[in-house]
Amino acid sequence: MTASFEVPGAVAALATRRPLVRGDVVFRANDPARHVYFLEQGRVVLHRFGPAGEEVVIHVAHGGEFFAEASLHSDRYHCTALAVADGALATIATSDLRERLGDDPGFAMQWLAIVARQLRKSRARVERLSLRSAAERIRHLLVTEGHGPTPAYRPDGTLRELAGELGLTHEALYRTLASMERAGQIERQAGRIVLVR
Amino acid sequence: MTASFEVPGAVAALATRRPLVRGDVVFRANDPARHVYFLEQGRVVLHRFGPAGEEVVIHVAHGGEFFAEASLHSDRYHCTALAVADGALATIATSDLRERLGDDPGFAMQWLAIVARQLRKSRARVERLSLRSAAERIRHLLVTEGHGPTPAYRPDGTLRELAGELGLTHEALYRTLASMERAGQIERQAGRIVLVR
DNA sequence: CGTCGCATTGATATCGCTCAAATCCGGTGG
DNA sequence: CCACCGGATTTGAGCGATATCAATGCGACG
Repeated sequence: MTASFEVPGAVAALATRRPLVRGDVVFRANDPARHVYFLEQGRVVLHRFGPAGEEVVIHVAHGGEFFAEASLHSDRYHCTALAVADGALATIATSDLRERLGDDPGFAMQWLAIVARQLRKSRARVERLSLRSAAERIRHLLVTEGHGPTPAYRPDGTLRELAGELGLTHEALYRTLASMERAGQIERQAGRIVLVR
Repeated sequence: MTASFEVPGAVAALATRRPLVRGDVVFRANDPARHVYFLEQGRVVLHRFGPAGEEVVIHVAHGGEFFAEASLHSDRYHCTALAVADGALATIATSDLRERLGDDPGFAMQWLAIVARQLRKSRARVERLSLRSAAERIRHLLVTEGHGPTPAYRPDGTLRELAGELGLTHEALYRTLASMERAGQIERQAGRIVLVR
């Protein structure tokens, strides 16, 4: 059983929950943008198609993430959202959200904080993926996402999934972790990865 | 002369402009977070340091971008901002911004739209950098950032800068563009890159 | 007309991808 | 309790794409 996440409290009252089955299409490009979504569990791919019909992935949403937040500010979806794993989805009508944002400045600040945090995280990930070597990416992850004075990081899921997030194959990740441990740069204890020195 | 960008109208009234010289420190990690910034021109690196003192880049702000938007929601900066090129900076006091956000729902929606657009862009960039081959990254860029039915893209600055944005060396970008053109996948006309077929 | 940075192409090295195989582990059913 | 299974983890070998180092042409600008 993989982890499930709850809709953040501020938004929960506006959300309708429903299960999600692999293969479900949440919305299609060009549909009227009437909902914002919070993925409680599962995986949703947002993609678009190029002129020759090739799929271009815009974003892969994981459990605990909002997606299609931009529905608030445009009237049509610019991509298609497809569930690629079973899960659960919370749906928030843009009309409700817009109304609440206009009425309740405190709520608006909370919503803004959510979006801003995701932006910060995404930007950090961009820089991480811009690094050329696997070891540098791992070090970057530990420094930016780790907790404590000597940064410790516990992967959300499997190491395979972590490899995907780092833009590496799982083999490359395993090998690099092993060699960093041999070199005394990191330590691993019960699934946690700790940056040393 | 590189391009200069204007502070978006909604925010302009709150902003104070000043020149920026390479080497200027805009803020340091742990300083009280009292300002949000809009970079009109130049380049600013946001970074943090690991336990062994290695620099870890969180984000590189380019002209036309806001940075440190998260100052609104935390009381201290979590990284240091350093100008790495001359330019111009617009400074917005978080207190003013917070007040305006609370008073004026229309303004709040505009600010939210700005942040949401940056998030969408950043996420697309993450997926682009997750692609393994140079050609796939270029194709992704053209499809997601290009305009028109057969996506056409005009780089903001030089091809060297574009290479950096794509996580490639400039040599790799030149070579891949040349080979895609030879293969009839793209065309280049006066600095524009057009995806064909 | 010299200098500087961008654009371009060549040669080589290297790191991570790909294919392959062995082991470990938790869960499941007999 | 044990045999079995699927997925995660781990290590090996070889190859290929991109980084790296290098050189040249070109245009802008002083």
